[in-house]
Parts: sequence; C-alpha cells; structure tokens
Amino acid sequence: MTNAPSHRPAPTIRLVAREAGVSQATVSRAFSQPELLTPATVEKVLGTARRLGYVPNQVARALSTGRAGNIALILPDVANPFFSALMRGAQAQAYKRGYATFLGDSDETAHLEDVLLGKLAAQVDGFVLASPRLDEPLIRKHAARKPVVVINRDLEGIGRVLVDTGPGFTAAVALLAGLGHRAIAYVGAPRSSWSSQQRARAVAAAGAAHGLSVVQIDAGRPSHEAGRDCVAALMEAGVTAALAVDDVVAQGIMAGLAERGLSVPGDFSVVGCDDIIAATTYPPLTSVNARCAIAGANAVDLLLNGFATPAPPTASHVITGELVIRGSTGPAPAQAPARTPARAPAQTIRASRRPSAKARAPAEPDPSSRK
Amino acid sequence: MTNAPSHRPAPTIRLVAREAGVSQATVSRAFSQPELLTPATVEKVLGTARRLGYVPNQVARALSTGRAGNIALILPDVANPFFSALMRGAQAQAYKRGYATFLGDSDETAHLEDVLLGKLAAQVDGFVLASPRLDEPLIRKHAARKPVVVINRDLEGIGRVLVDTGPGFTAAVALLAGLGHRAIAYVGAPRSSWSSQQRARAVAAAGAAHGLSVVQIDAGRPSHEAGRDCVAALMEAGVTAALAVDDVVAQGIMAGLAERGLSVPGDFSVVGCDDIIAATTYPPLTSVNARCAIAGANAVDLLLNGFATPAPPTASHVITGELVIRGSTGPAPAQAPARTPARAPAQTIRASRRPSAKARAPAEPDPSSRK
DNA sequence: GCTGAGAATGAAACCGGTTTCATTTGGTGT
DNA sequence: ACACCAAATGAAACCGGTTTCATTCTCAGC
Repeated sequence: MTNAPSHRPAPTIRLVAREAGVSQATVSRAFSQPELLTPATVEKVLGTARRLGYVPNQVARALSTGRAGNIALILPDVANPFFSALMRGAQAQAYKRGYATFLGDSDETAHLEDVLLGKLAAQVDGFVLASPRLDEPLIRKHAARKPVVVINRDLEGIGRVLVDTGPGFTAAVALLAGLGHRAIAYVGAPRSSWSSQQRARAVAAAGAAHGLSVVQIDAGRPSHEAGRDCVAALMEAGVTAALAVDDVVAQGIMAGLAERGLSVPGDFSVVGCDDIIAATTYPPLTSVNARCAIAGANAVDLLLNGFATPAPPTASHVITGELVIRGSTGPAPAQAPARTPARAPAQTIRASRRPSAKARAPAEPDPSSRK
Repeated sequence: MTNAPSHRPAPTIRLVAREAGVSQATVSRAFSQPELLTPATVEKVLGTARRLGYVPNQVARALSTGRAGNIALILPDVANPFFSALMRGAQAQAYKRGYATFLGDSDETAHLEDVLLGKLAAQVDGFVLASPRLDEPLIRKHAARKPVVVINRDLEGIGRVLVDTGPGFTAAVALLAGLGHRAIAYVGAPRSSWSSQQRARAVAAAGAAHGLSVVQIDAGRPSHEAGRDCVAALMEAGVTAALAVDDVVAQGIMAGLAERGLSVPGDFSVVGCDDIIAATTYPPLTSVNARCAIAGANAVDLLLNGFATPAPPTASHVITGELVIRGSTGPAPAQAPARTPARAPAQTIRASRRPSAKARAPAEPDPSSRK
C-alpha cells in the first residue's frame, strides 16, 4: 500500500534468469525462440516470468535486433478527412501485423516532414509518406536510410501507392456531358500536385472528347474557404458544373453557391473527390471514391512485405477510384447562372482569396487577380 | 551510385567521436548537455555530426536514460473530426516539447484500448487517453504503471482534461428561447457518456429555467446516419429545434430535415457541438466550440509536466466551450413542422436500432419507422 | 565401449547511447 | 613559483535485451 503510486521499475531479464536458475540467454530464447529449448525449460521460465510480471522490454529488444516493430505515418494534415481515413486504414493494418504506428503531422510543410523523418528514423522500421511535400532528392535520401512507401507521388524505384482517380473523373465528365452541360470547370490545388494534376488532365481530356469547354481554376490550399471563394470565378467563367480536387473544396463550392441563392443540382452541378465526407453533405455529393482507407492499408502492406526481402519496397500499387453518383449532379440549367455572360474561356483563372487572417494559412496571393 | 539501395547503417556516436577526434562522451554531451563543453568543442562536434548526417539514436537513448521521449495517444475513432482535431493539437504540442507520438485507434472498443495500452507501455513515457471506453478499474491499473491523462472522463486521482460544454449548451437554450422556441430536443449518444450526459443535463436545466419543454432522444453511436434517422422522432415530438451531442449528428439532422423539404433555420433550428465541421456546412451550424485542439494540447502538457514531479499527474484541467452563433438557428416557425400534432412530451424516445449487422458499422435504421 | 553429431545451455560480446568517476588542464591566490 | 580548485574531457560501466560461439551432455552407430 504505497501511498505514492510511483511507477515501479519493471523486472528485467536478469532477475527472471536468476529467479528461474537459468542464464539470461535462456530466458531470452524462451520468449523469442522457444523451439530451441526443452519444453520443460520454457515452461519453467515463462512461469517465473509470469509470476514476476516480466514483459520483454521492447526498447532494449529494438536496440539489439535493429528491428523496432514500429512504423511511422507522415502526413500533411491530420485534420483533413482524406488523411484521417487513410490513417485509420494504415494504423489498423499495421496493428493487425503486429506493428505500432507513429503519427507525424507535417502541417503541410516540407521542412517539418524532413525533421520528422530524421527524428523517427531510429525508432521505426519504415515510413509511409502520404502526399509528401518534400522534394524528390530529400525523399530519396530518406528512402536510402529506411524503407519508405509514398502515397500519391510517383517516384521510380520507391515503393508507392497511387490512387488513380483519372477514370473516375473521366466518368464524371461523361456524366455531366450526358446531362447536357456544355461548359465545366476543374477546381484544383497546386500543392497536392500529383493528384491534382492527374485529375486536371483527366478532366481536360474527357472534356475535349465530349466537346465541352473546360476551364481550370486554381484554388490554392485545398480548403473549404478556397472552394467557397472560387464561386465568383466559376460564375464569371459561365460554367454550369464544377469538378473539385476533393470533397472539402466541393463542399466549399456548394456553400458558396448556396450563399448566392443558387441551388444544387438545379442551377449548378458539383462533383467532389475522395468520397469521404461526400455522403454527409446536403445534397450528398457525387464524388470519385478514392478508397482512402484501402490506400493506407495497402501502403502498410507494401512496406511490411518489403521487410521480408533484402531490397527495399519498390513496387507500385495502383488503386482505381470509381465515380459514385449522388445528388449534387443534375441536368444542365437552361442557361448558365453567370451574372456576366460567358466570355472566351480563359485557360486558367486564379481564384482570389480573402487575405486570410490566420497564421497557418499558407496564403498564396495573386496580386493580379481581381478582388 | 549503388544500384541496390540497401539501407546503409546510420552513423553512430563512435564514428562521430573518432572523426571529430574526441570521445563518445563528448559527442553525447554536445547533444544533450552542451553547456558542459567549450563552445568551440560543441561546434566542432556538431559540425562533424552534421557532415556525417548523424542523428542521436532515440532507441539507444531511451534504453540508457529510461525515458522514451514518446507518448501515445489512444482514441476511439481517428476518422471522427473531433478526435482528428484533438490529435492535431496533441501531436503538435508533443512535438513542440520534443516528444514523438504513437497513435492508437481503439475502434470504439474497450478491449483494443486495453491491448494498445499494454503493448505500447514500454515504449512511451505516458498516455493520453481520449474519451476512453475502458472501465474505470482497468484505466486505474494502467495508470499505476505509467502516467496517464484522460480526456473527458472524470476520474479522481488521474490527470484529466474536461471540456465543459455545459455553459455553451445553456447559452444555446437561452438563444433558442429568445428566438421564440417553446419545445426543443436534445439528441444524445449514450456511448460518449460523460460528455453527452453533461450536455443533456445542461439542456434540461436551462430548458426548465426558460419554461421550455425538453425532449431527450438517444441516437446511439454518434454518426451522420444516426442524426438523419432521428428526424422522424423529432417531428413526432413536435419540437422546433434540436441540440445535438456533436456536429456530425447535427449535420445528419440537417440532412434529414432537408430530405423532408424542411429548411434550416426557417422551419427548424439546429445546434451542434465541437465546432469543428460546423463552419463548413450550409447553412453553417450554430455550435458549441469544444476547443478540441486546445484540449489535446493541454492533455499533453499536463502529462509532460507531470514527468517533472515524482507523483503522476493528478490535476484536472477544465476547458469551457463557448457558443458560436451561425446560420442554423433562427426564429421559431409559426407552428411546429410536425406532421402529427405534438403529444405529451415523452421523457425519452429511443431511436430504435437494428441489432447491428456489420461488426463496426453502426447502421442504425429504424425498421419500425416508415421509410 | 568409444566416437561423433546434434541438442541444450551458458558466457560474453554487442546494439548505441548516457553517466559516473577519474584525469587532465587552466587559472587564481598568496 | 606552488598549491588548489574548477572546468573540460576521457575511460569505462551500464541500460536490457539478442546472438555468436563455446561448452556440456546425450544418444546413435560401429
């Protein structure tokens, strides 16, 4: 009955050895390679161990074996639902395979990513790097030290999981064309380059195939606000539908439309991507399912399977996202809801953004754009 | 130009020592206690270290110091925005103070929580347990082994951070009363007991104070679907406003209302809690700000500060959530949108739930209710 | 009955740091 | 100049496991 519940020191392997009348080596083997010992010995050792409440110290084990039994998941923003879902899938899969997971939030910065990779390197057997902001040489530097699997970044020679949303966007454009839309927009984000570029290309190609005019709008950091602020540009462009880089931006667009009294899908159609919050909006978003959780789980598998082989993981694993049609897409309105008549569609319109007061908004201002 | 990028072993302290012409002890001190060394020596050592790409091995450090430099964050559902936000705050704060963070998702189960606590114990200096599903004795068992701080659970003698949303809900009821509402509902979840109970009490008390009739509805697992499925019960109860246990449920309620052609706030007012996705809905939700990120950061601080003292953290830290008024609350409609006239307000209406088919799918449709 | 292979176990080195304790060095007081 | 003390640095033990290598012991085979 100690009044101060100070945390008592855990029993060590030497104590168990002495208590059981064997050597440390034997105790160690009883836990890690019992087949080398007499069943009687194993039983005796494990018995005393249990009696003493001994549990092998994972840290010491990691130091001597070089295997940590941990992996780290580094991502740009935990709060972004895409990454939350990814994380859930990754963590669950790692757990299933006996690994614990470190979480590193890089806050969308390359530098923090670099630091986290360095700090955690010794404690993990490998990394899953989701949508890395880091430049290629640095990623390769880290990959040379520890196995790395990247998600949504196509780096030859490094294990990677790519979510191919291209077909989904192609299908979405076809859907819109079928509904009578003639002018559509893609609202992208420059930062999450690989994914956004891929989607932009798919939209442009499919648009051309269907004879639609396609406007490309750059929203900056993919956020709700960015989406909302894009709506002015959408109106100006005279389009009747928008495909967004992700659901968060799509939801922002819907909010912006609602603010102007426009209804979805009556006056305007919206398509999102990721399908993670799409079912929870109203109207529910038509969205390209990115299978986030599966992507996370696959990345972990790729990483862990690589441990069995001498060479680091290098394969690439492609997941194809399918279009999920919900209520945010409908027949084209009789005429575009634009207040100003459609002009020659500019190739790219940067949506201007409110001079964001908060500190951590990465604010990428465009002085030349209006408002 | 090695073709097989096998992961080269990281440089060790001995290598740096030899390279810099000093002893290991000096290199060690250059990193951990530079004030013991000549500035010139420190510089020399750090210089060589940087040149070699040396980073102190955290595992070895942990073994010899007994301090792991890690904490673990255990929570019921990473994908829930409340916990995402919490996680973000906690992880950032831990990083700031030099700790890395393990992530454990218990998938809302007590058992997994228990297992995770056990497995991680050796590798961390302490735990942050958010909204634990574990029963009190087990929590205390773990707390006796390692420092633990719980969030939203009031356990005497264990460090805890409590988000007091009571005042916010009181203010919300006052707001509704002022807007002319006479009958309101609280939609709660039994699982997140502490928080939900606290909120229910605040609503009941404030309702009584303002002479409102208050109905309590139990939605089961707090999810979007649960919220949507509650709407039937809300209509039946003849209320004109609902306060939900969190924003996710509130958003579900809004979706359910929209499905029935009811507008918010014209026909019905909705209040959420947590204020994490509230600003992104349309109309934006009036919500009680739970300061999730701050709660996470405070929990980490409480835990880490406890390390300095011999006794484990035991203090409790209360955060008060304020009401943020947005667009989902408005004047009471001329008459309740109920299809059936309001009856004597039942004290509790359980939204019935199917005996959950999937393992973790909360799916709670009501077979008895009409479509 | 003796030899040799193989199984069971132990002694000690090792993983990569930290920390105690001893030693060297430099500066001060007289 | 000499003695003395503090500051700077090094040698070696230690953290708690794993693993190599040597040793002991058993039993099959001739």
